[in-house]
Amino acid sequence: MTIEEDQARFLRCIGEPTRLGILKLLAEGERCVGELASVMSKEQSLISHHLRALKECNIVEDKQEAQKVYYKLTDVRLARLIIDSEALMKELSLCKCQEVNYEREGNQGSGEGEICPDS
Amino acid sequence: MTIEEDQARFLRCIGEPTRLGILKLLAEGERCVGELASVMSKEQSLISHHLRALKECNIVEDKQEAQKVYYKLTDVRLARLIIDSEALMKELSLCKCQEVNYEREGNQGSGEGEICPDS
DNA sequence: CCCATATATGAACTATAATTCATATAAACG
DNA sequence: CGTTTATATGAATTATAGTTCATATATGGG
Repeated sequence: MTIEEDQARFLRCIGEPTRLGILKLLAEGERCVGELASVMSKEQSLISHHLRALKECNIVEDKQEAQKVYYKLTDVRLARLIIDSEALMKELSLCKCQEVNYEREGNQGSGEGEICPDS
Repeated sequence: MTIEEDQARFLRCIGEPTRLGILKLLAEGERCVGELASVMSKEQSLISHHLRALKECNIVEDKQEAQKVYYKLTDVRLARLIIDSEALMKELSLCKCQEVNYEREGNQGSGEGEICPDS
C-alpha cells in the first residue's frame, strides 16, 4: 500500500459531483439524509450510497436523532480543501469547460455558455 | 455543466495513484516521459496516457526538446494542493488503511503493517 | 535516406464506480 | 403491535476509467 493509493482514494472520494454537492452543503452545517436528497433533487438511496462512501473515508460522520440521521464533516479543513481546489481550478482554467459561467445546481440556463466556446 | 462536474473531473484527474506519482516527481522539477517511466518502473505508454490526461486538464504542460518531451506543472500551487491534501489525509486518518507505515514506491516491505490492524 | 531513440495513439480488455430499483431495517407514534 | 417515516442495503445495470499491446509518428544522427 503506497501513500499515493490512499491519497488517490481520498481525492476520488471527494471528486464526484454528487458527493461534492453533499460536502458543500455539509460545509454550511449538518444535515440529515432526507434534506440532502430534497435540496439536491436526487434519490434518497443515491444520497445514502454516497454518504456511505464518504463515511468509509472518514470524510463525514453521522449521528442518529430520532428517526433521522444527521451528517457533518469530520473536520472543517475539508471544507477549506474543497474551496481551495475550486478556486485553483477556476483560476488556472483547469479541465475541459473553462470559460463557462458556472450555474448553481438546478438552474436551467439558456443553453448558452454551457459548452466550451471556441477552444 | 455545473461547477461540481468540472471540479470533480479535476480532482479525479489528480486522484489516481500513478498520476499522483507523476505529479510529485514533477513538483521537484521538469522531467521527460522516459525518465518518469523509468523512475516509476512503469511502461512508457502508460505514463504517456496519464500525461495526456493531466495535460487535458491543464495540470501539466509540455515542451519538446530534441527527441524528448519535457513535462512540468502548470502552477506551483498544484504541488501545494497535493501536499496539503496528503497532510490532511494523514492527520485525519482518512481512507481505509489508516495505520499504515507508508512506504516509498518500489519498497517491498515485510507484509506487516500493510493492512488495517484491528479497526 | 535509413536507423535508433523517444513519445503518442488506438483498440481491446479489464477493473472500478455510479445509478436505479426493490426491499430491508429501524425508530416513533397512535 | 401495526403503521408511518427515515434511512440503509444489495443486486443488477450501466458508465467510466486504467492497463496493455501493437504500432504510428517524430526527431536526430550516421
